[in-house]
Amino acid sequence: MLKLTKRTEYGLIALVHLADQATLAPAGEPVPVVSARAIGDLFPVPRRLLAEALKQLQQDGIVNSTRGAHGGYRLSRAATEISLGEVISSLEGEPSLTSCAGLGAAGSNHSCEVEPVCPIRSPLARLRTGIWTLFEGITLQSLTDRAIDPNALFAGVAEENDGFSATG
Amino acid sequence: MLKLTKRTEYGLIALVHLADQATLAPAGEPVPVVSARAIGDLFPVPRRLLAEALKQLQQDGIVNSTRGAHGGYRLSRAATEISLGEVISSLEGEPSLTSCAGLGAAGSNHSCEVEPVCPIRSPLARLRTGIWTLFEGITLQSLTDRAIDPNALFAGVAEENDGFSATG
DNA sequence: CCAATTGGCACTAATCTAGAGCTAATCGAA
DNA sequence: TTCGATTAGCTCTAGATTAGTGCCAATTGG
Ligand code: SF4
Ligand code: SF4
Repeated sequence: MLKLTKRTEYGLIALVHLADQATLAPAGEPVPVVSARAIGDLFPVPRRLLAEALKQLQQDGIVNSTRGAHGGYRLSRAATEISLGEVISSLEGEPSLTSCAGLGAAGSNHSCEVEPVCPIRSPLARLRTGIWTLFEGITLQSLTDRAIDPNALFAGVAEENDGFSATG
Repeated sequence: MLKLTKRTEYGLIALVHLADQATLAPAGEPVPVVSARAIGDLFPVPRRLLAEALKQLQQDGIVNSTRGAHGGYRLSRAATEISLGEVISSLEGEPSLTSCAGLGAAGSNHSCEVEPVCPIRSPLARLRTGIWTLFEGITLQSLTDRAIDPNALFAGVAEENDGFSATG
């Protein structure tokens, strides 16, 4: 299943909203604080899961939280300094692509039996690294630019990835 | 969960093996036929799931099957003409990345409630298209070259994907 | 006929996700 | 101080998906 979890989507929605709010803020205040309730009022998402996603993002240093009345969340950095890879890694763990992803020398608890003779492990690990690098190059800021032309995000990728064999 | 299913992995293992066998074949015969049992003897994978994956690949025209004794499978095309995207699409359906992936105008059976106001739908759809294009540019042949240097597969992607905002 | 193989269907168990419930700790304001 | 709003932490249930097995029909070569 090459699909993001709902937790990740909710977290991304919240982050995009926070980024929007931060953009609107003047230079005086650090950034406005938005509560999970406020975000839940704007978007029809389960408030609880939204809060849970934000909590996770706080633990990983992507957002800062303020407790108590008038509390809420704000981005810990500028939207241009937060990568999509970081967010995904926080909300649903490192993307593995295979079951034998991160197990190098340390945790070989339940490694795949095929591993010693697996013919696809190495290529898929390469692919995983490539996707990961791709995600880390996408900033939260670029996600907020949702009205721009659809070709901007992947200008170079589509043409550059087949420089080895492909159909041509 | 950004992870491939076991079915996809088993299918890819089988395909890589078939591609290897096809490469070793002389020009006379079309391509050697390999049974699911033979592949299951080579790699410690559940023979049944392997067969199921191959069956699916047959239905989508990626492999040809021969029934009866001495039956088995062979690639329906050259390994350079089979894309990873095609294989993944066959074995675990179109990768969606979000729940609102393929539903355009037709099937709005259980569309996400957030959709009308979702701030991440458009950017994530772009990202999905990009990943999809990336997968379609990777051929089965390139997966069989598992001994080459790890930098070849993603030579251009890592450097080209941040030409819009990023950190620089 | 017989053995080997693909093809098709159904079923169970494990794993993961989505969501809700509850309580404590923190902070601002009345 | 008292109260309400909010984040933080934990457990629990139901649903969806995956992983794997079982069984039998159809096909093909010996
Ligand atoms: S070793 Fe091969 S079969 Fe096992 S998890 Fe890794 S890629 Fe998949
Ligand atoms: S509309 Fe937004 S929240 Fe709903 S599935 Fe699509 S991306 Fe996710």
